[in-house]
Amino acid sequence: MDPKNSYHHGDLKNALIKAGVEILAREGVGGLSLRKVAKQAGVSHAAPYAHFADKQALIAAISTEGFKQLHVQIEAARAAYTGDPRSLLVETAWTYLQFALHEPDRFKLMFSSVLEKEKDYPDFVEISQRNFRQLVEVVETCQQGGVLKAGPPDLAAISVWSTVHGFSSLLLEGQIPHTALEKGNIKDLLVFVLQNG
Amino acid sequence: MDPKNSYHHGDLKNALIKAGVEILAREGVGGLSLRKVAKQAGVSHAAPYAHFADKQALIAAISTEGFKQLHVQIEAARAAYTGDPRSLLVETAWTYLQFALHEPDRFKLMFSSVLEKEKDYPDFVEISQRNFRQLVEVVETCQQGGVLKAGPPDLAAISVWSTVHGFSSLLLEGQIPHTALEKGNIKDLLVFVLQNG
DNA sequence: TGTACATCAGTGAACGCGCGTTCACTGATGTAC
DNA sequence: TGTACATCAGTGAACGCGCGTTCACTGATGTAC
Repeated sequence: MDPKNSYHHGDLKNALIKAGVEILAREGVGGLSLRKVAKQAGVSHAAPYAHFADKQALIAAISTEGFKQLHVQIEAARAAYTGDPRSLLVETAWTYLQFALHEPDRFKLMFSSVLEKEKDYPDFVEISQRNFRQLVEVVETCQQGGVLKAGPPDLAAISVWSTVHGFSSLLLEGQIPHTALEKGNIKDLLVFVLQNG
Repeated sequence: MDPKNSYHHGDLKNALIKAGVEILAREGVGGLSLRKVAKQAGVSHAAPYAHFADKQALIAAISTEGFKQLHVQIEAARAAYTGDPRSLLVETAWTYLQFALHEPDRFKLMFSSVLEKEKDYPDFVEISQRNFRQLVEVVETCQQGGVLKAGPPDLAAISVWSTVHGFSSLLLEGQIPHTALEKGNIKDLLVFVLQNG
């Protein structure tokens, strides 16, 4: 009954997503191919087509999964810091940055339009919107707590997101000069960036 | 004597860079291949090897060129707004954003570690550092003018850069909700994001 | 001014590779009776 | 409980493609004499 040894896999769809994440971690966005993913999942290279229409569909699933995980992680941060808006802001940002640092190439995949026709993947669109709403809620809490200026919450969210996303991206791409990185740890730098935008 | 018709091109190196920029604009980062670049430049597909060691070297040159252009454009903004630090900050950011919007895929190429071994391309490293120094100078001017908080200029520069780069990236990747974009023009949104980070 | 020759920037054929995708197939599973 | 059969998730061979890179070559250029 071991699914690994049976002809039918049992949960190949999720196994392929997981395999994709592993390939991304090991070989980066450029190394992500359907054939490698299939191999990593221990299955013939045509097998994915039983579960995904094409490569784009798998990419959409990998991204969607990533957004879900990020949502869960940020939700955890929200739960841990209710009533402390200052920490809530910092920890939300820190969660985002950690996600980027921990899975750099999935992060790039999620935000780098490797997925060409987002509109074709309603799950992807929905989870994207859900994550943005989550951020808006965090920002509203911070505004009410006096940690962020008052103003349209969606625009304030874009503002915070821009800063955190930009910092994460630049860090990932090795653009932040090492002279700056040597001045302290990354979280402190994030906090500085966040309050100084 | 028309270089286009002669066996020897005359300035193929620059023509290849230009062709690369055109391919990027037309087909994006994924469509950039040495063979297409050669074709676009009207030359056989092996010709580039007389001027570039490999594909990475051409990519490095295309990026380096982009950084140079961005530097020039920002320098122009600096010249136009000396003595007006508020406008200097906004216009520097706007110049950066316009560059990203005007040549989205070159922008991605420049900041997306498609270039794997930056260290091998001293010109690239140098121009990167020069652009960062330029930003630090702008930020210092803004600090002295009271437009940005006092503090270590390099860290303040990272802060501003993160915000502007993040906003540019999110916009390019289609991540900014259209509900926010409909509220006004992009430059106004940039200004908001900048003063609200 | 004319000629021999070295240099160098191009050409075009060829290489091996990994890719996405299709297709006829086969083995396992589950359901009807 | 046993059997026939439809369904479905896999297999493996095959397709055509574009890619980066190499190589022996050739045409143009410039320099020495």
